[in-house]
Amino acid sequence: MARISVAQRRSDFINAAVEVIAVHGIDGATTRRIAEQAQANLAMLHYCYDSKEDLFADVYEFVAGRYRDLVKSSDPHSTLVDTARQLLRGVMEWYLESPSFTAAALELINWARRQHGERGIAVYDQALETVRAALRGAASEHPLEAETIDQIAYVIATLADGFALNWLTYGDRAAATEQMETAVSVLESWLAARLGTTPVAQ
Amino acid sequence: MARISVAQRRSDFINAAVEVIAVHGIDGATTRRIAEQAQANLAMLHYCYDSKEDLFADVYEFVAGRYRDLVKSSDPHSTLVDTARQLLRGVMEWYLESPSFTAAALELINWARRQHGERGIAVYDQALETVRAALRGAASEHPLEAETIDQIAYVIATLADGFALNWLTYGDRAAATEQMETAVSVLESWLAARLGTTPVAQ
DNA sequence: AGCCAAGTTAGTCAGCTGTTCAAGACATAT
DNA sequence: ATATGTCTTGAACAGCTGACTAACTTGGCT
Repeated sequence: MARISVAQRRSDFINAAVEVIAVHGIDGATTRRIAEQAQANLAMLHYCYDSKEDLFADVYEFVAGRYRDLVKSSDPHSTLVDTARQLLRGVMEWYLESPSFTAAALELINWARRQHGERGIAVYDQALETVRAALRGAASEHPLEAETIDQIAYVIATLADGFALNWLTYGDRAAATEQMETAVSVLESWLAARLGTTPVAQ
Repeated sequence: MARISVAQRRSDFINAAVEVIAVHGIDGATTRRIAEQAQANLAMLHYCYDSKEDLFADVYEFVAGRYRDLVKSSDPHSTLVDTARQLLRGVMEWYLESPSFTAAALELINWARRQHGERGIAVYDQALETVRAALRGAASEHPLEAETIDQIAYVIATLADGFALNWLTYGDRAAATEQMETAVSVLESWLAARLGTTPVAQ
């Protein structure tokens, strides 16, 4: 019987919760299912967390942090267009890599809308704001209007969300990979038209 | 006490179910809540439907039918680009008009993915196929490759889905109205690039 | 009047929920 | 060896909510 530290167990529970939420939804994410997924005893969950709500608070933070890391890891690129493309591609590649995370994030957003709670909206909002910040950084030499930044962030989010929905619904990795390229080309065409620069020949 | 025909009651229950699903999610759509929303007695629901599942079957059909009507009502337009634009705009305008329907549809798709049931995926799939059919019709004089049709349908769906997610999350009608225009312009830019500069084969 | 569709009341009963507790097992320090 | 603090567990608790139903009353048509 391997003894595991509380810290490690907490982390296990968070990952297990993401997995369970992805499969059973927020309402279906019961303490029993999460414990089973984490290969831990049910009582263990309440040994590590005072309540289910405490665990979920950590789950929200985990998801939000993942988005932050994602945007940060797409280093500053030379041009605004490069940055935008890299942001969109980065998110979609991460979605492709981790369907469970994607599903859980979608589930959280949907749940947030229903509950009118600020928490889940915060996940969506923080992610969007981080994207805006990255775009502002890339355009710092030729500052753009706030409205333009908002629009670009919105288009990136829209294409990423739409991609996620389709990929999760069909679960077809090959199709999703092609759709990723389509989404990128959509962003590029629009940016070229919107910003008035000639597009790079494909 | 006004007596209402079973047929009318069934219709009431379907509409009530859509409303309840939008607010409480699929799991939260209990018979009690649906009956209350329909201003009917709980036992009445089981008088009109043998089971909750039977009611939900009608709800799926209702949602799928709504999408069919939506695509059909966007009359055939002269050009492919016109048709595509009209399809996207039609869906988004309907989303804007009926948030409950939008939320319920999203909820259904999410639920379908979790349950691996064919039913909910069918909603998404049927909608996409109807879009493809409309596009094929518009391009009948200069037939396009199936792959191109698929791509256009995918982009329309992606933009519509992303729009829906954002609009429901923030609930900001003014912002959503502007984002609708942005989405249309994104589609237009991409179509121009995709159809204008691309030969028959890529 | 007779008849049936529409509507109601007041449940049944099963299943699952978050949470707790007392007790045991392990590793380390004294 | 004994004590200590950390992990681990099976079994329960108490309560709620779910879908569904039997038996009854009411309304309206012929």
